[in-house]
Amino acid sequence: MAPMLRNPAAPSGSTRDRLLDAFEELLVEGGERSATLDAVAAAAAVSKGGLLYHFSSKGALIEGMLARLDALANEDADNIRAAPAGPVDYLIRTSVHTGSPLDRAYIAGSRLAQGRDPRAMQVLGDIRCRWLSVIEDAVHDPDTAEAIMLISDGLYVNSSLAEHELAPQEHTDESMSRLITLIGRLLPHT
Amino acid sequence: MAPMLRNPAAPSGSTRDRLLDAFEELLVEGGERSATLDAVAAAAAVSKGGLLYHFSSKGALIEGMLARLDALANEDADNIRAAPAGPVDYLIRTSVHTGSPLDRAYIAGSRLAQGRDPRAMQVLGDIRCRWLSVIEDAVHDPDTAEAIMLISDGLYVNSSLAEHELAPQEHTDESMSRLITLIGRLLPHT
DNA sequence: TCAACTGTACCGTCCAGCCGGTATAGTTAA
DNA sequence: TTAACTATACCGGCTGGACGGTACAGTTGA
Repeated sequence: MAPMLRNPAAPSGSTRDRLLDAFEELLVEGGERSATLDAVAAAAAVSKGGLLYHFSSKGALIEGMLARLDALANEDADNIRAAPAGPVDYLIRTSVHTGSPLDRAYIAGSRLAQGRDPRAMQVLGDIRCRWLSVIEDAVHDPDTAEAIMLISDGLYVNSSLAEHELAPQEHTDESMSRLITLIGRLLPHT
Repeated sequence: MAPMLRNPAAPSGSTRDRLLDAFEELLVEGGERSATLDAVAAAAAVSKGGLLYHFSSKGALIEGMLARLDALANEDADNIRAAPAGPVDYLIRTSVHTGSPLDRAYIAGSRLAQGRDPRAMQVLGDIRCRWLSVIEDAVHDPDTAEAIMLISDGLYVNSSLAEHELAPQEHTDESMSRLITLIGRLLPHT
């Protein structure tokens, strides 16, 4: 069979990025087990040899994915800080699955962490710390900041269930607004 | 080698229960990947053939584990309702990992759910619904109940990180009390 | 020429599930 | 009462498939 022609106008980022995208997608959709090297290569329309050309082992693939997640989370921390409606509003609203690149990367990282990968656990822990400190700066109270982070964490795990129609309520725009109002009561009276 | 003599006074629960315990333990400690049939059998001091005698497939083992989790969660819902310090206090304090049988079973179920097992996701979803409705009965406001459940969910995922010294703060008795006080502010003014 | 692949063929390991045995307690029937 | 049979509870070896990784020769566009 003739090898696929190289598309000069990169179809959707570099092959390397497509491989990382495919890896994340498989992790999100099918869990750790389904994200095999063969599956990743196939999903990225690359041969297995091609995958191993870019990432010499599965460990390297994981590290590449985690590095991209870390970079994305760093950008996001800046977005939270600069959000027009305030950091808390932004954090809560982006805690439900939005389909953003960060979102997908974060879920992918969680799958690895649940699979007890220490590198993934480390990165996820660091990201949470960063978010927490942004919220602490915004609300000026460590306990309140921690409670808000917990709600954010809760939303994350929950929207994973919701996507599969297993949670009773969907998190609509309106219910999110009510939640944010409720969180306002946690703030040391403004 | 002589087969192990049947112990009339069951040594530590039935072999069946020991297998389920071992399965949960492996799931909690090493994630889905490490909970192989061989590993489960070895951890329960049973041969693989012995395991397969009690649970004819890995699927049957999962279902057995999930059934026990469901039963444990049912008991717990009654405990929450009848807690002396109130349902909210009880729910929050038992949301950090306590090492109880329910706790272990719940984490084990989460591992399977993250591995995208639909049966596990279903059971976990049901349990959350049950808890939520208990809290709703206690606080008489769906939004507040949802927020409290989110904090509970957040504590759960977080204490998993904390166990591996990756989260900055440990959830001490004292910090839990402060959190519960904070949650008090969410209640429609008492 | 060279980087970026493709395709094919392996290798060792791991794992789920299968199967033929084995030991023992209990039941049946002559 | 005792031989024959059955059910329960297990043992451990085996098979086939998937997976991670290696090796390498060939192809293609810049």
